[in-house]
Formats: sequence, structure tokens, C-alpha cells
Amino acid sequence: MDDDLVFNALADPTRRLMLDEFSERGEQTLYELTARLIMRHQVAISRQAMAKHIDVLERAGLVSSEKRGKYRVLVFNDEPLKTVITRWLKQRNE
Amino acid sequence: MDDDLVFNALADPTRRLMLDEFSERGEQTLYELTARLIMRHQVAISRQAMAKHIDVLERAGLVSSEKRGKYRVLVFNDEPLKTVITRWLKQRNE
DNA sequence: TTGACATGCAACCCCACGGTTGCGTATGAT
DNA sequence: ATCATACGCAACCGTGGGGTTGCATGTCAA
Repeated sequence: MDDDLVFNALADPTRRLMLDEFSERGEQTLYELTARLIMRHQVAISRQAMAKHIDVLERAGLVSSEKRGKYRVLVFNDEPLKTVITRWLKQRNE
Repeated sequence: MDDDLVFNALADPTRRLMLDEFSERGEQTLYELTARLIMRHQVAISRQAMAKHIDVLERAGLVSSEKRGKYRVLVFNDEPLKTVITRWLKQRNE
């Protein structure tokens, strides 16, 4: 896992919104996700821009994708987040 | 606290190294921190570039600074990190 | 088989960001 | 009083990232 890819993936507000949707629904189509961002978050974005964001998330290991017929199905993976956040926070056992 | 500022602050590898140093020493001079990055992490960076990074960290609330005589003393604050990381991770009580 | 649809790919644009350069300022030791 | 030092400020530069546009491809329903 590459720290740099993960942090860069999190640096963009649109990608963070995507992760918000993923934490609600772990599995979504690219088309579904795009529709959701536009309708529920009033994001003005094109399909191509979304595809680029997905590529970034995928390279960071936060999303894995699989071609299923006509659709590209995206699956959320929160493991990179867990490993990344412990970097500067001392363990508290309270 | 502004999420965007925090995530953008974390997006740069040099700033992450700074936070590494801060988690060891919560309080440092800008001069000290610069020297540490150069010597311990082989980072080639100028004082002015460091000052810019500190500004970014400060706007994100991760660092507060105070002028003490000739020096600028920097104090680490991990609160923004704590509030930010819980966004996508469901609580696990194991 | 035809056509709508979901996606892939490549070239291009714009601007924010990290870095440098140059100069000015104030503090403190001698 | 002098001078090295730690820092602030502003202008400039080059690159990368987010976005768009245009076109090609593959899948599925009728």
C-alpha cells in the first residue's frame, strides 16, 4: 500500500463525496455513483471526470472494480484508511 | 474546522514528514524542524518552502505558531486528525 | 440487426501548488 | 554599534491535476 496514493486520493472533495456514498453502499455501478453525486450532492460533473476519479481511488486501493456485462461495478475497501490514520495518533486505551 | 484544508495539508509528503517530527516533539522551532527534515530525512528544501508548508498546516489547524524572540515556535495539534478520520470508518466495538 | 446505452481512450486547457529568488526586518550576541 | 541570524513578504516559474471535448468500443434489448 502506498501512503502517497491514499492521501492524494483523499485530497479531492469530489472523491471524498464518493467515499461517503461508498460507506453507505459498498458496491455500486459507475453510472449509479455518478447519478447519486449529481442528484444528492448537487455536484456538476461529467462521466469522464468521474472515471478519472475512480482510477485514482483504485490505484490507492480504496476501490476495486470489475466489469460486469455492460457495467463497471465498483467495490469499496476501507483497509487503506485504517492503516493510514494511525500514523500520528498515539494509542489511547480509554 | 475545515475538512478540505486538513486533507489538502496531508496530501503533501513533505508536510507528512513534518507531522512525523511533530508527533515525536510536539513543540519545535521552524529552524529546528527544517534542520531535522534535511538531516534525518534527506529532504532537500529551503527555509522559504518550509515556511509555506507551515502556513498550510496552520490554516488546517494542525499547527499553531507563536513568535518567541527571534524564533517562531510551532506547536502540534492532532485534534483535526481525530475528527477527520472517523468519517468513513464504522465504529467497531471489538 | 439495429440502436440506445454504459464505458474506454486520448488530446487539450486552465489553474493551483510546490519551489525558488530577491529583498527587507527584527532580534540578540559580541 | 555592529553583524550574524531567524524569519517575513512578494514576485516569478514549471509541473501536475481536475475537467472537458471528441471519438471509439462493447453490451444488451427490441
